[in-house]
Amino acid sequence: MTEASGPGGPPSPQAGRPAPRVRLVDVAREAGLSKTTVSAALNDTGRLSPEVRERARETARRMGYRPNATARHLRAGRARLIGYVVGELADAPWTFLESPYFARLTGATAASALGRGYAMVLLPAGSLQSEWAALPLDAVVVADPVADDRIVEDLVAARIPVFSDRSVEGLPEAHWVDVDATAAVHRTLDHFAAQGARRPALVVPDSTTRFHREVFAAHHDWCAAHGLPELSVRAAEPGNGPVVRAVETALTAGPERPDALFVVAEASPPLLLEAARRHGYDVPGDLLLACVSEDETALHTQPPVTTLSLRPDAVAEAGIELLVAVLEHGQRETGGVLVPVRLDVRASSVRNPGTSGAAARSQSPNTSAPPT
Amino acid sequence: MTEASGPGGPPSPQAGRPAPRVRLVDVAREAGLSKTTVSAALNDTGRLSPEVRERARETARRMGYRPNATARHLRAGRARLIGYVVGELADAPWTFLESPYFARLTGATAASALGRGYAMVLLPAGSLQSEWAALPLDAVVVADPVADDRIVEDLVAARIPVFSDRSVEGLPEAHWVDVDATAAVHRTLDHFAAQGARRPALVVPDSTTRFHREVFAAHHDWCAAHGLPELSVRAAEPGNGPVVRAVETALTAGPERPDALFVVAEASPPLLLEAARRHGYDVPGDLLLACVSEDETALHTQPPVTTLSLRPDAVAEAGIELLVAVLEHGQRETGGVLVPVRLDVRASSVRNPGTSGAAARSQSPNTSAPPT
DNA sequence: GTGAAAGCGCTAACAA
DNA sequence: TTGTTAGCGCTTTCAC
Repeated sequence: MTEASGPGGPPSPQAGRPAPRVRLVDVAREAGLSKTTVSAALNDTGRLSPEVRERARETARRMGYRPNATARHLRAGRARLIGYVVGELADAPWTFLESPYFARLTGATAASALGRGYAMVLLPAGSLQSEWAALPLDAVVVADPVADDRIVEDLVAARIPVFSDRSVEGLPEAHWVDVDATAAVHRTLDHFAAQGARRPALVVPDSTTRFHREVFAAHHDWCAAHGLPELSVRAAEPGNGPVVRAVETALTAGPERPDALFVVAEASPPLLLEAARRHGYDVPGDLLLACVSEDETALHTQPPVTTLSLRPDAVAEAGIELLVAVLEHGQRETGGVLVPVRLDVRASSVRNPGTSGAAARSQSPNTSAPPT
Repeated sequence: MTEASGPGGPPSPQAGRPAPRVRLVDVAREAGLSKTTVSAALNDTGRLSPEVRERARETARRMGYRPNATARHLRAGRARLIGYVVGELADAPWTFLESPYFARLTGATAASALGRGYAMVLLPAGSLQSEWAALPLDAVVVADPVADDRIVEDLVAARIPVFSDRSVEGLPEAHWVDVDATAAVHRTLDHFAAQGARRPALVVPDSTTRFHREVFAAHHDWCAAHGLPELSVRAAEPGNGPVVRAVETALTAGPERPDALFVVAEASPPLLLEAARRHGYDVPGDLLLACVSEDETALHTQPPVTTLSLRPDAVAEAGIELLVAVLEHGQRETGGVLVPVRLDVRASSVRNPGTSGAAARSQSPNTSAPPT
């Protein structure tokens, strides 16, 4: 129990019924002041004598006064509430949280928002007008919209500012933050090549997300530029089942076996390792393995798995910063923000087992091993 | 683009600046009616002639009118907004989303709430007064509070209704929904015993969550009642690293090796399997394995891992139902709700490999294999 | 069947 | 330095 419920608390503390909430006017009357004065005292505005200010505050505290946020918001013209929705996975509207990437992006967005004074409400993937129409949203963050996403269209039509990835570039009241997918692919494939891989394969879900389309294109370009065969398999959907099946196809389908595998999908790293072994591969002996993942299980396998982090925390941070700039300072001219990825090289993609430590990490400048 | 931005839309559609929002009074003026009438028409209340009702609606639609939710909420006296916070893992306030259990609980709570017209805002684990004080919360859901949780105390002091687990029983304005932890432990250990296990070991995090304490106590009781040794190891924290280490301790520490292992912590099933193998166990030959998990990777390992589901969806559903009953119908007398668990028996805990299918599943009445 | 007016709780002009 | 008053946008008696 805290002070608020102590003696001198709200009227009739032990009354059984709802007990009406203390309003500003109640505090004012009790303190023998006006609403204005009490309001100014609590908000630290206006010119008040120290004694009066203190008296007002003390009375408010004693009475357990808590300002009515809704009334403040009505007055202020905005509710400091933002929506968060993902475009992908609309057929199972809440599964996105089970993906380590979206889990982190979601948490980091909520955290950044709260840090700037905005609350974040969770909306189902692919959500409909009817699900958010009644909410006083100041803006909506749309993570990974699919091509021609209805959510984005509806938000624009409702004139609610949208914060999303680069696919919304050019739309009115839409702003973007994106990850550098091309750099992600190139860096990983360069790393494979540096380790001597000649037949790197790619597994990517068959989605219309900007990220996945860019990955696919970047892979194509890289293979062409390096004169290497373009080995890729598209998983029917994200999710462990389909991705593992796609991996198995990639590992067994061709006439020659691949010597490196880059999985650009949220699949459990231990599961990928197990799948490779099931098909007779030694990692990293026969197959270099890397995957795009925020899943910390990658650290706990034998060998640990190389991952490419999409930096959800940085993306969220940049997105909320942009949001606040737009909402509060009316910023309009923004080219958007591009966040760099991070390759964490681990033993699963390093040929020479003897140098898996410091030597392997020097592979990339912004590579680092998380401090477990 | 939808109709709202078509011809006849809001005033000056292509004006570069903010463009003030259409209010009820604007619609009323445009339609030559009063605010009252338009409001009644849009909310389907009052006695209006069909023509007038239609005219009001049509005008509103044409002008792209969207009611101001904040004003409605102020009028209504509540914001239809609930908070969601977890008590555990307060030292890393957002990691809870990375646990499949909390990810599902969170999503399911948001979904149920939205279905009943409430938006859910995400709060950091162990959050402070200052983080939610400015939000117009009608209630807060506190998942798995730790013993004497500050959040619960603060909410009670602020007189915000709390919905949590059974540990809040008896507090004013607090209501509970819980999972039957004792049944969970007993059912799993009974299953092990039926498979011939004589030395089942338990791994559980060292937390003060009601669930974990109840699990520990239930294990103690069960072992005593069955005259079997009480083998248990407490992981320093939840999370894959500490739990895997605790598992390794459980598998190697004693003079005799355990013949079954029940992991009551969110660890990745493939990782558990790998750990067991690393220490020379064949699963299920030498060791029956089961874990409390909502992680679908359990289905994709060889052998698939037996899991005990804490039914986060059912818990969320029951919790929101209770919340709505309390908030909207003033329900006060409630004993709380106890949700049953579900044991999904799979090959990892079945001795006879030949009967891993139907025979194994008949082990428990409400067991079922998810329809992947 | 329709409209005028009060008021939800707060903040900020403007007066005193 | 402090108080009076208007008004944010909406719903809802209560007259007409």
